[in-house]
Amino acid sequence: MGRITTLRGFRDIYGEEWEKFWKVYEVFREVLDLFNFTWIETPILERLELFVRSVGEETDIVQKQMFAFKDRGGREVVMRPEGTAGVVRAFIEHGMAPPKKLAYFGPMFRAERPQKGRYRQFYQIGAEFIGYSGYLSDVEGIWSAYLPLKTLGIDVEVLVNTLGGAETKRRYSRALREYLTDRDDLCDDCKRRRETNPLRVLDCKIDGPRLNPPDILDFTTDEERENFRKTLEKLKEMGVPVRRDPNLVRGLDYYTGVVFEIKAKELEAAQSTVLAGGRYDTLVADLGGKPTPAFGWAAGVDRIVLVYGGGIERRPLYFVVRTSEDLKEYAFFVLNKLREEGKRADMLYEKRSLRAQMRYANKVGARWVVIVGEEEYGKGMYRLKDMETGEESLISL
RNA sequence: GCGGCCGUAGCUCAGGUGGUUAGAGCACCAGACUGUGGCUCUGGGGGUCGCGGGUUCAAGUCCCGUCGGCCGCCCCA
Repeated sequence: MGRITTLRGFRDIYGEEWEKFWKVYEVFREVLDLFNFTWIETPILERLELFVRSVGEETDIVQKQMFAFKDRGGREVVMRPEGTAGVVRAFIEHGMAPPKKLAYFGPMFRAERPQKGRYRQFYQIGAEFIGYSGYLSDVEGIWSAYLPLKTLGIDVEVLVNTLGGAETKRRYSRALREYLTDRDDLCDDCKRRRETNPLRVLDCKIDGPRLNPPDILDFTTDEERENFRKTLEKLKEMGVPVRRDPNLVRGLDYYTGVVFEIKAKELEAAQSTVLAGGRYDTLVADLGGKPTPAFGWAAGVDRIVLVYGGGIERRPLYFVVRTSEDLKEYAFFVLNKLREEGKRADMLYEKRSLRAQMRYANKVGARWVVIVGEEEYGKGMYRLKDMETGEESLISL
């Protein structure tokens, strides 16, 4: 009988790695608090319809990457592949009043072929600015994404582009399709994308770099172009390592206006994007709410943890050892006394020699060892040993 | 979903052309050192060789399938 293991692309995260997940979460939580965010937890299971309408029916996510199935009532349900749709759904469902800043943290699911830094269950921290418009909102959105990464000490590059407003995006898509129709030197994938989603041809690995397509900036309105210019300028002024990438397009249908992507320089190109987002001015209305402009981003925590070089700080450990089994109860009493004082403390319950207990204390990194023996017990005291200097002193309870 | 590389102890890996009870280092446990950790020495526990078939007198080694990992695509955080 074989052992039971995790499913492909799913994994256990434990020990120091999981501690880092929490550390990353903590930094994002603290920084987003400065932007006056509130937090929201939405369900992992949602109706299929939600993602068909938001992410886009033609996107690969909906076509083949969702964990979708029928529940016992025959409803089409899906393990959420991303966070924005659920948050916007909640915003509408509860009649929340814009402007509203909502942040979330949790697992997302996509049935992709796994690789390092890319799993079928992965974790995202996301932020949605619902009911915000104007270029300063774009700047705030990108700044709020960059700042936590900077705080974590991660070396990044911020790539931005604009897709123009909904109308511009449509006109540009049409122009791009016409431009591409004349060419028969495209790869097979791009020949398909040319029809279904021409914008995606731009970030094709093969064709993207060698094509010389019309620039979106020639299709935007004067106002859109000016807002984009001011956004870039302001971000530079604020010290964000920002660069325009005219080939940057987002995969999800709901994006309009400014889009951006943050790459960690330390990671291989294929998995270097640690955070991405942009403006989605039509999504709220598409999901049945009142027309409301919005901006959002999501950070890939698994990948951020991969490049997070910082440590995890914990309070010093007190380890209680006893010289004989008869003193186990007393040791247990001292142990909990220490905990009541707010100290991180632990002990072993198995019968072990004092030497073995000491060895264990050393192994788990105890800063202090609390020794209780007949002598200490008689006086109602314990012996405190400094594991760095080896010095000992008697302490009364 | 497509292509490639890989899968031996908890971890990192040895195990020429198939040949007796599968090894090392680290880690773990114990003792030397019965009221004191790190260093050293000695001993010990731990492996259905990912799983399932096949070829063979004989398979960790060869073949097929399958599961899983990694890398490149697709796509994406």
